[in-house]
Amino acid sequence: MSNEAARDKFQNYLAKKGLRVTEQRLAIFEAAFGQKEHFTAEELLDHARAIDDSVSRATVYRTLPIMVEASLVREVDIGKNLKYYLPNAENNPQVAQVICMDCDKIFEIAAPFMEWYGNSVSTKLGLTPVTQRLQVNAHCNALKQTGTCKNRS
Amino acid sequence: MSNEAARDKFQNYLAKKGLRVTEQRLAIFEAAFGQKEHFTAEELLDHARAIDDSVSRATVYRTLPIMVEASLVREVDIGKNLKYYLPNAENNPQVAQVICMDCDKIFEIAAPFMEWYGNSVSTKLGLTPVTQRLQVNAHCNALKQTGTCKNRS
DNA sequence: GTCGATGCAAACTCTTTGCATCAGC
DNA sequence: GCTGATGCAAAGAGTTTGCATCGAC
Repeated sequence: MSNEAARDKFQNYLAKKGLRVTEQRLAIFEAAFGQKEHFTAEELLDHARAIDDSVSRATVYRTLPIMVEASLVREVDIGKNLKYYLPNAENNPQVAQVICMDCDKIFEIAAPFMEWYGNSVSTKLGLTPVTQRLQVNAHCNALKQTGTCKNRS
Repeated sequence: MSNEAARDKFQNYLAKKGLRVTEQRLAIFEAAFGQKEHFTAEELLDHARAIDDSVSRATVYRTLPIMVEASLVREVDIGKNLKYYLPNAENNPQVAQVICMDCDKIFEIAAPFMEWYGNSVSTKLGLTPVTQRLQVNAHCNALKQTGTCKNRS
């Protein structure tokens, strides 16, 4: 999905929900889709302010859930009392996060069996899965062997 | 593992690490192993104070990581800016958490394929998995159909 | 007696909220 | 112009920390 298509989707979503298309929301959207890596709410605020310096922290926090709800941004909780976000290019929820504990880089890799697992849960517990999350915390082999982690920032 | 064996393990772990066996740490341990369900730090504080009312919140927060490190307690992050803990009976990390979004009950169910998945990660990314976490957020079928969720507290 | 452990309260981090003002529609 | 959206600052939740005192070894 191109950024233009995503912007359309965002505006349509807002319209459909009776929400207003404001300068700030657009700036936050642009800031989010300018990111290539995972970002935090605070980083998003910085980038959004670079576009429109009237954007406040409160509005970032109020807009993020809307973008998540519209499937434009994916929320990635890695268990650090801090949420990460990722502009949602494809629309594939069957992804695992692999976190390098040495450099804190977050990799996203396919985990297609999660869908099958969800079905198994339904059968066993009488619950219908809504979202699934697989997270792997890992150490870097290269760091252990050569003393450097190529992902270290 | 019986509670007695777990207590021994805790005391041995403390000794091995050069940490002291204090009244407060024992009270916190007992409180944790008196729980059958997942508990929060705050709930643990309440229960520990019922055993020894000199236990402070700070000591609970300082003791929890020790018990986690000793594999006596498992930390369960369900993405709510709030950590849950569970006395660790077996020693099986290949467990998924299924959370009922209607009643907030946390089910723990086996997910043996996670080990295989970890190996696959190693091969693909050059990382060695340390911990894995699979979480499924789900709705209750019974609630939708009959209006009641048998787990609702 | 030494030095780690403790309680207390304050600090900290991330996020949410009340309220007066502002601006889409 | 109505009503939702905003910025600000303060509050909130959960957790961590500095420091003087206490107590396990």
